[in-house]
Amino acid sequence: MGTTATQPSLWDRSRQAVVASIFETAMRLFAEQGYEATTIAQIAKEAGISQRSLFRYFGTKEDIVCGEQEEHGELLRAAVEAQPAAATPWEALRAGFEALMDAHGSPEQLLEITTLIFDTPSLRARYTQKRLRWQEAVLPAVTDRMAAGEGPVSEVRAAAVVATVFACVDAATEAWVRGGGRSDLAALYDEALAAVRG
Amino acid sequence: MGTTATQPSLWDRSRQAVVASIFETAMRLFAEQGYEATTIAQIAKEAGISQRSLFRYFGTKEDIVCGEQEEHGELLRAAVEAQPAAATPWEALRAGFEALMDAHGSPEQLLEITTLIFDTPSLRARYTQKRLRWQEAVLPAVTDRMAAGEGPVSEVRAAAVVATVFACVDAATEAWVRGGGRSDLAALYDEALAAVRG
DNA sequence: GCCCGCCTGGCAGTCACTGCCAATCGGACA
DNA sequence: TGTCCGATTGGCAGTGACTGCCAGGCGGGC
Repeated sequence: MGTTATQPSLWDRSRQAVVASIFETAMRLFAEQGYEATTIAQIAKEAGISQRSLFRYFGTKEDIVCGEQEEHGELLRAAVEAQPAAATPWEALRAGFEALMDAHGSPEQLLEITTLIFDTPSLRARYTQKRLRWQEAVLPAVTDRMAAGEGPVSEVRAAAVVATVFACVDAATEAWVRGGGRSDLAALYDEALAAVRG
Repeated sequence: MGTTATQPSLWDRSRQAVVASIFETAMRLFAEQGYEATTIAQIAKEAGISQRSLFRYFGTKEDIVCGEQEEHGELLRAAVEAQPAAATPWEALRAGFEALMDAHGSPEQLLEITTLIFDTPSLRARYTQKRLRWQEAVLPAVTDRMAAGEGPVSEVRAAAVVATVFACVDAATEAWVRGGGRSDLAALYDEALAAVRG
C-alpha cells in the first residue's frame, strides 16, 4: 500500500498538473474569445501540449468544462444512499445536493463554470446528458425509499420524483446564474421545490 | 392573397416532398445500421440529392429526426395560452401536451422517432435542448397564471413548475418507450405528476 | 548498460458542416 | 415564343472535432 500510494501518485500528480494546466488555459481562452471561437489547436498550443495528447486527457472539447461532473455523480449517489432510512426521498436528495455543493472548492469558480455552461448551448446539452446519468445513479436509492413508505413503486413514479428534483435544481441554478451568483443557491432550490409541491 | 396562396404552395409542395423523401430514407437507414453508423453522404446518395442540398433542408444531421419539434413548440405555446383563465398552470400545461399529441399523425411513427431519440445520446441531447426552448415559450403564460392565483411570482417559481411538468413528461415518455409503447402515455404522465404532487 | 511499458507527438484520415461559385430550372413578362 | 431573372442546385475546397496508427522518448526494473 505504501508503494502503491506514492508511485502512482507521482504519475497522478503530474497528470493532475497537466489536466489543471489545460483546464486553466482553456477557461482563459473561453473567457477571452468565447467557447465556440476557441479551437482545440489553440488550447493545445497555448498549453504547450500536442493536440493528440490533449484528447487523451479530455475525450471531447466539452469535457474540458464538464469533465468533473463524472466523479460528482458518484459523490451524489453515495451521499443520497448514506441518508438515514427515515428520510423521505425529497430529504435524501436535498441532502445529496448539499453534500455536492460542499465538495466544491471556490464558489467563484463554480459560478464561472456554471455560467459558461448555461450560456453555451452545446455545453448545456452535454451537461444535461451527464445529469441523466446522475438520475440513473440515484434512482435505485429513491425507489427503495419510496417503496419503504408506500409499498411497491412503479418505475415512473420514482423516475418522476428524481427528474423533478433535478428540474428544480436546474431552475434554481439558472436563476442563480442569471443573477450573477448573488442569491443563495440552496434557498432558490427550496423556493423552486415549494412552488411545485406546496 | 390568391396568388400567394397557390404559387408558393407549388414550391412548398415540392419542398415538402423532398423533405419527406430525405426523412424516410434516413429513418430507414437509421433503423438498418443505427444512427451513428449512417453518414450524411449515404443518406444524400440514397435520397438522390447532393450532400450540399441536404444541408439546406436540414441544418444538422440531428434535425432530420428532431426537426419537427420546432413547429410543435409554437403549437404547445398556443394551446397553453388558449386555456381558460380559470385553469391552473398544471391543468393548462396538461391540456397543451394533450393538444400536442393530437397533432401527431400515426402513433407508430411517433413511437419509432421517440425510441430512436431516447436510444441515441446525441439525439436525446439535441431533443432536450429544443425542449428548453419550449419551456421558455410557455413560461410567460405560466407566470401570468400563477400571478393570477397568488400575486406576484418570482422567476424561479414559475420556471420550476414548467421544468417539473417537462420532467414528468420526460419520465412518462421514457417509461412509454421502454415498454414498447404498449401503455398509455397520458396515463403515465398523470401517474408521474401524482407521484410528485400527491 | 539493457530492456520494457507507458506516454507522447505527428500524420493521415473520417465526418459533420460551411462558404463560394457556376450551372440550371421555372415562372414572369415583353 | 423567346428572353430574362430569382431561386435552387451541385460541386469543390476548407474548417474543426475527433480517431487510429506508428515511431520515438523517458522512465524504472533487471
